[in-house]
Amino acid sequence: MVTTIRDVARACGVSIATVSRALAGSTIVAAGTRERVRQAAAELGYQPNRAARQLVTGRGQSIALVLPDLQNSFYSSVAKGMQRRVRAAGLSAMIADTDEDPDAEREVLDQLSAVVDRLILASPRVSDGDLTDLAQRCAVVLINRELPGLASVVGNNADGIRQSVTHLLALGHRRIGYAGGPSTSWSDSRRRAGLAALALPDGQEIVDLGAFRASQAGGVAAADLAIAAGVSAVVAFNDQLALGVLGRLAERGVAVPEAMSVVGFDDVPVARLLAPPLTTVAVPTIEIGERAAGLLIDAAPQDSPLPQIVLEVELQVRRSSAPPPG
Amino acid sequence: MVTTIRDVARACGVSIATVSRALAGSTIVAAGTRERVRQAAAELGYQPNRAARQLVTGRGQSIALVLPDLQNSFYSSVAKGMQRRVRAAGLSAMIADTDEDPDAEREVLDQLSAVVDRLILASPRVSDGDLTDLAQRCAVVLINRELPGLASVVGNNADGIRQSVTHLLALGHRRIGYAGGPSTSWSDSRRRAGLAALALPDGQEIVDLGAFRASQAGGVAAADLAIAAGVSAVVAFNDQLALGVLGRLAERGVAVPEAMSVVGFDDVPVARLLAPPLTTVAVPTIEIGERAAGLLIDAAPQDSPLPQIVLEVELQVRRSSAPPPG
DNA sequence: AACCGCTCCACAAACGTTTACATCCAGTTG
DNA sequence: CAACTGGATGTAAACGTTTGTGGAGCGGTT
Repeated sequence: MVTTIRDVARACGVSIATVSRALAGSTIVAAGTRERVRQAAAELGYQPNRAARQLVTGRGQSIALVLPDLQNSFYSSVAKGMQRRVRAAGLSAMIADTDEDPDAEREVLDQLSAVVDRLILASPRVSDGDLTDLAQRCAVVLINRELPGLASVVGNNADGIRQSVTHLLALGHRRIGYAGGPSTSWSDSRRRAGLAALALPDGQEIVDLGAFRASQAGGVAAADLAIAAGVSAVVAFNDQLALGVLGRLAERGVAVPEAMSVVGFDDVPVARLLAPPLTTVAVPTIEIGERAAGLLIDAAPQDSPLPQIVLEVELQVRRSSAPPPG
Repeated sequence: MVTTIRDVARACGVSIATVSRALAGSTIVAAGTRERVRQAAAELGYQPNRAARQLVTGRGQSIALVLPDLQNSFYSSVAKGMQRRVRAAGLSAMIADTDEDPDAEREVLDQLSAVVDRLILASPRVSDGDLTDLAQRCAVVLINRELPGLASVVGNNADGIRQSVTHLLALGHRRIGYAGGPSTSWSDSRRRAGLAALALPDGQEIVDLGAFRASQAGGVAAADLAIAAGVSAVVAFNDQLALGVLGRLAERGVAVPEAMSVVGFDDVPVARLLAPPLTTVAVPTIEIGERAAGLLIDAAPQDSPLPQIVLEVELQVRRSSAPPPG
């Protein structure tokens, strides 16, 4: 039999109410009693029953993270940071993978919002409307997306793109291709906005290679388009895409970085292991997860402005970028 | 206000007990009533409160997975499979990352075993004793470890090693180095056992390069030892280690596969993206996660023999292995 | 001596379910 | 016709906690 609050109460001759309050650290119970109760609880190995607690408080003991793909190391890092922070707060972390499928995401959201009252959504695919609906029922924090009225944590997309392009321009590139992510991606739209905001000197231009799935397969298509467009450098929406670009360029005999420079985004762990190591924008993924969880744990007072956190990113120059040929 | 079982009961003029039974599909309630209740519940958007249910049934609604590192794609794949299966069963998946730290693992286990009654442990570091203790309190399934009396799901380690070595021998290698994993690793001990069981023809030998942390850093050390030992091929404990070996060999100007062959284990997604693509043993990671969860969901009758599932693995020959020089 | 105010604690209600047991009614049997 | 049977439903207890309300004890003031 597992020890309940009643056992603790009996053990130190007080009522269960006192035990509850003592363990909660309420100052209303005398310091001596509090200590005595703590002692007894520790000795008996008492663990409060979460279900019972949740039933009465209404507040859940877990925070859920919904992400499109655990195999993508961007998201697994976010998950790592998130669960670390959540666990440190004595709560439990739930994680759901939607397999990049918007329908699956809907379903997961329905299911999860009934179980959990605090949700972190990484790169949600659902509509703004569904999102605000959801926020009625749960506390929600968005990752990689911003929406007025909702808390969010994102990397500084525009600045990351600016760093990439500036780097390439400095190397002497004049025609740079942008291999975009899915058109539904909020991050992609921000990165495009960043591109548009850049004041390019005369004779230098950014070529839009199109929108691609953020996968290696997408990168293959992008690489061919880059060659056809005659650019000397490609800025990819993210590292996954860049990986595909790199692979395809190798296949087609285009030397990187001699004939073509490639820059990614995210700095997934593999990026530095590739041949050549990938120049890419480092995003503090673990910190994103931690901050998102933090927002839900240190529950802000109701009417305070919802935090929209933007974390700074930093270009990691490696060997996949170099001056253009000639 | 969220709709409770009482609302449903009122809506169709029955008692809450009937609603509970109807929704559970109990045949004791008349088919007509059952349908009427279902209808009403659906219309009202009724979602049973899990905390309340858990409180009375004692059975938890979630299954937890404990793993050493979410950033390692072996584990994130296992997590993917696990949570997929768990969610399909209408339960929720919790995931905890121990950062490869045995102390953290202990702590996590303590914490989690109080919250959850079904646990999946991937590559647990804790002692056999602690593990059997834990199994008293929770249903436990082990991944990458076997223990008499506990359910487990593992890849066929010995056979994977056999495939690797056979492949290298067939290519003509005569001195092959084994870069082992941590000595506390159950998988490593199985792989070593697999090595020992191999009947090597005369003039061919396996050199034990030692035990290394399953990280890139470990691989660096292993690579230097391999060169010193004069082997023409290295079989690494896993892909992480192989990555380090590959990197270090490149640094030291040893051409792979011309001067040295390298074989990994796990077939993480990056393996095929490396230069050269890594020959490695493919382990069905997602399936491992699914099967482990399945064992806990399709709860076997108490006294049936505990399943110890061994999944087959398959060598993927890529470009990092080739005939030895000369 | 009566009263007040304070601190510390106990009592009991509530949270939303599941489930053992009681009840009721209609139909069947002796 | 009374007693019984058994299927369908209702009643109420229990799960382990949190928390509002009230009361005991006590030192100090009038």
